[in-house]
Amino acid sequence: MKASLVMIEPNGHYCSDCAVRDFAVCSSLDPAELRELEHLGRRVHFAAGETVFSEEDITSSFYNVLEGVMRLYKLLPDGRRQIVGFALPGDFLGMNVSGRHNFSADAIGHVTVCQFAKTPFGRFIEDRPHLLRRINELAIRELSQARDHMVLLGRRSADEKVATFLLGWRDRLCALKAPSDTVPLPMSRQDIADYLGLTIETVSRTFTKLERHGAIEIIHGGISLIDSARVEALAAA
Amino acid sequence: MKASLVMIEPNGHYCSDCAVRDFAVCSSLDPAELRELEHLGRRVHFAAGETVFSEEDITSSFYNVLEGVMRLYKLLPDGRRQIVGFALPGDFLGMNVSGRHNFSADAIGHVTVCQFAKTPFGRFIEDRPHLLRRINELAIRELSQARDHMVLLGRRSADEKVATFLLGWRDRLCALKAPSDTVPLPMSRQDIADYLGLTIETVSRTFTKLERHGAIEIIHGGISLIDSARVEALAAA
DNA sequence: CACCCGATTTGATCTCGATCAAGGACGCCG
DNA sequence: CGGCGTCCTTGATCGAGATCAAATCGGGTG
Repeated sequence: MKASLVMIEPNGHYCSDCAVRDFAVCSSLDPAELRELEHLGRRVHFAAGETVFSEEDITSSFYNVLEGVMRLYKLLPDGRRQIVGFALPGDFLGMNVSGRHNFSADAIGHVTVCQFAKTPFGRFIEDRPHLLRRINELAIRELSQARDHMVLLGRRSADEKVATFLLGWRDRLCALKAPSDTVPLPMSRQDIADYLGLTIETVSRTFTKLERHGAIEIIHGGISLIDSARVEALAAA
Repeated sequence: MKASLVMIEPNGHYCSDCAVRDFAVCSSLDPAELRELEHLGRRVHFAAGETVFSEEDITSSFYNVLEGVMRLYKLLPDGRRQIVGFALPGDFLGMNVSGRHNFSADAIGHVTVCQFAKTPFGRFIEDRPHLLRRINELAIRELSQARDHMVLLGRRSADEKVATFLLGWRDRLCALKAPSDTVPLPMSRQDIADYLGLTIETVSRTFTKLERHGAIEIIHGGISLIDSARVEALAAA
């Protein structure tokens, strides 16, 4: 929550040994460009719960998530919250058209980002259409995910929402590291509820129900998919 | 519904007198480029209810909406439908990353589009970064709208949903033609329900309630905003 | 004009998920 | 090791919106 906790590493990290290079925007760059980009970005750390940027803030940077998980959300004036997505390593944040962020972003647990000041990065893109194409590709992919999520929010039951979330989350994690039926859930039940358009009680009850039916096991900091076929059937419904 | 009703005009329309030129992707092009683009696009007409493309279809074209309104939607296997947006003149459709459309698009009433075959249009973009930048801008704007809609679907009451929809729709129409408190609603109640994550009955009841409270008047083919402040208050809540 | 058919409105009832209200469980710190 | 705060679970009840059902509207057609 406190910006004072933010740490900036003063020097020396190399894009060439960046863990997310192949997923991120940077995958479109050649070695010479990567070396140039190195001078524009700096690694910044955020502690659990800190806010990286807030909705309506003037955009001053782009962010490449390197480590950790972030929640991206919007608030209504009365405090109701909708989480519009979770950001994982490789995700690129800060694109917008109005000059202001259109959602807020908090660290869930410890987070490292590669931060690029807006203007120099904008200039860097300027004459590199392949990077622009890559950014466009990421935007279009997110748009597609956003539409899938609209279907979930508007037309699916609580059971379907939870099952779909668990499988989708597992699949995103699989893309980053070794596939496993043990699914860590770093976010709180409240976060899951706000992502799925439910209350915390409904999420909790649905987890318990899935466990009673032998579909999952609730473990510390996550769940274990015992009968993924059953969960998939629920999600498909 | 029947593709046989599709009409293709064999020749001669000029980008330079296109009504949507200033809103659409084309706004980024200079006169010479517009003349080149003219050869790539053809105007195609669709009658009310016809499908322009379906989810999972292989993308063969991009579309620039010239006239009319389209509903963009996704279906669940059991037939539940979520409308993910309405397309109006100036909107650009067909962007995707998988080579397949990720939603379906129907004409609501008569629709005219400017259709570009994927490959030649892709080649045209290739060495025109300003056009790519424009397309990216449109994608990012849509992404922002998609997130707003997630908040509506996940966290707003039926009254708020309907009020927000009416104001948002009015504002989109205002951007295209003369502002007015008479808001045409070319889509059916079912379409509105599927856009807002409600049932047709709830939409109908909410309209009636707004009318009884003197906020709107239900007229043929649309509504009239009698007390827009009251509607705004509902939407803000 | 009388009839028909789909779209919309209205009414009655039901249900899923929200809300209200306790209890646990677990980690942290003195 | 005990107290405390936070997060999660569980139980009881409520209510917004869904569902089921029927009436009404309005445009098109013979």
